[in-house]
Amino acid sequence: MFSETEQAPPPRLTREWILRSALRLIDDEGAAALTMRRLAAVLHASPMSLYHHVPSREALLDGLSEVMVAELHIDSNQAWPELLANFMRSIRSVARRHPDAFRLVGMRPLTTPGSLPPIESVVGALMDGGIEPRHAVSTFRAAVAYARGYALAEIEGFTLDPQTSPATSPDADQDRPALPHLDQVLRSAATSDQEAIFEFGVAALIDGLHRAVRLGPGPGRGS
Amino acid sequence: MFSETEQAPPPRLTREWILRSALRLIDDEGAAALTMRRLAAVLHASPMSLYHHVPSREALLDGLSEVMVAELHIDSNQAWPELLANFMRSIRSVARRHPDAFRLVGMRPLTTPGSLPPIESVVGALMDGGIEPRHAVSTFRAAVAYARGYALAEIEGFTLDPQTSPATSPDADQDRPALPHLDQVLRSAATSDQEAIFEFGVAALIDGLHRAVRLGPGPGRGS
DNA sequence: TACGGTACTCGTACGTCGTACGATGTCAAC
DNA sequence: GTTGACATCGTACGACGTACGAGTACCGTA
Repeated sequence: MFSETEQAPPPRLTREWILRSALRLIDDEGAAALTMRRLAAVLHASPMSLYHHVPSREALLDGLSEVMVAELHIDSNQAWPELLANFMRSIRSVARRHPDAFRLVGMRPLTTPGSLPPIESVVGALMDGGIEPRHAVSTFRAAVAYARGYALAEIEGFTLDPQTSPATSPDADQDRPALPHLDQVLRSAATSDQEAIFEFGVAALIDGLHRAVRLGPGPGRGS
Repeated sequence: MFSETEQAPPPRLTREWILRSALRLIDDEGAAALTMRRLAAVLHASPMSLYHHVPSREALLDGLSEVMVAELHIDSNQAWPELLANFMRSIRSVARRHPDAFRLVGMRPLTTPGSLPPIESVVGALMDGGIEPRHAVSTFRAAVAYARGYALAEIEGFTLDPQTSPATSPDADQDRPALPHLDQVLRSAATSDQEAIFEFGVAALIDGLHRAVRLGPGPGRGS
């Protein structure tokens, strides 16, 4: 059929395809596995071939954030508070779907133009909902900040994780734990789940934002 | 005095000292400069000498987050809403002081026991303020999530940065910009500063949390 | 049919990274 | 003086990102 060195380039190397494969590679084998060589191997190509579609490894990572942004789900047919809440849930959802990639990429700017349309639609909804432009940026940023921060913390494993926290174990012989509040808090937190804690913050933030844009004087300290 | 290969080990190599130097190195020369070799050079030591105090480069990064946590400033003599607000400001402040390090380290778990006391004191303030234990975790996490997320976004440069945003430039010949809402929003946002936008979110979040812990039924969706 | 150019692929090689391994040096206790 | 623990270091290995230039396939034009 084929000579041993030959292989038709059936899924012809493509920026799009490279990015998708990179994401899959990370999902399957962890962040450390994302190497130009490993990635090339997965694609049955030479490492250097990738460089005709992606200028550098750094650019590849930027591209990764692009495809993750594309996975965000935004339903514009909602009042802005619910839309914003769903937007935050969507961010967390993407993070949980691609934890290692989110970590790699969650802390780098979204500079690619492809990431703007989703933002536009969210900000648009805010303004259509009657929020003034200057409040819209603040509101949007607050939502993204909370969602990103929470997702990152969740991925890493919370410091305050009832299951694994060292706060309950070390040197707390029996009574009089070294960190009494944490001890008590973690005991009670063990019964409530991650979902609920995330939603607690979502609700609180949206509630606060709702009141702020309704009566706030400026993007600064109200009152 | 000294043979040319000799050098007295005056600031004897120490985990503490290594971590401090690593942080300084990153602050001065960027994240890419943090190499076992470069770091060793700064310390006038051999790369391998570091490994007697730090098991690996990964562990060194974990240690870095430890020293950054130590820089958090917490004033316990305040009502919890103001304390929490100041805690968030402190997180952002550390991030701005060590942007590259925060980026490197901001997305990895705080698993070292040294990071617990600060948390204990914040959570303690929440509970002393009358917040129920299960609400305390949620409240704490929400605050950290927002502050971390905001600080990260700020470090990277916001996607929605009035100065540099591509939203106002590309293909928007003159009128009818491709992304009308963003265009409008960025124009007006140019007048408000970063400080104010951060504080807007802080105020909104704290306000929302305040109301949630006051009347919320559980850590979940409160009606 | 021939040809020139463009787009893509690849092999080789360089410098740098993290770090395993074992030798060397230093010093306190006996 | 001898011993042993501990800290330091020199060397070396494999893997990394990627610069460079040589191939190879394909296309429009003559």
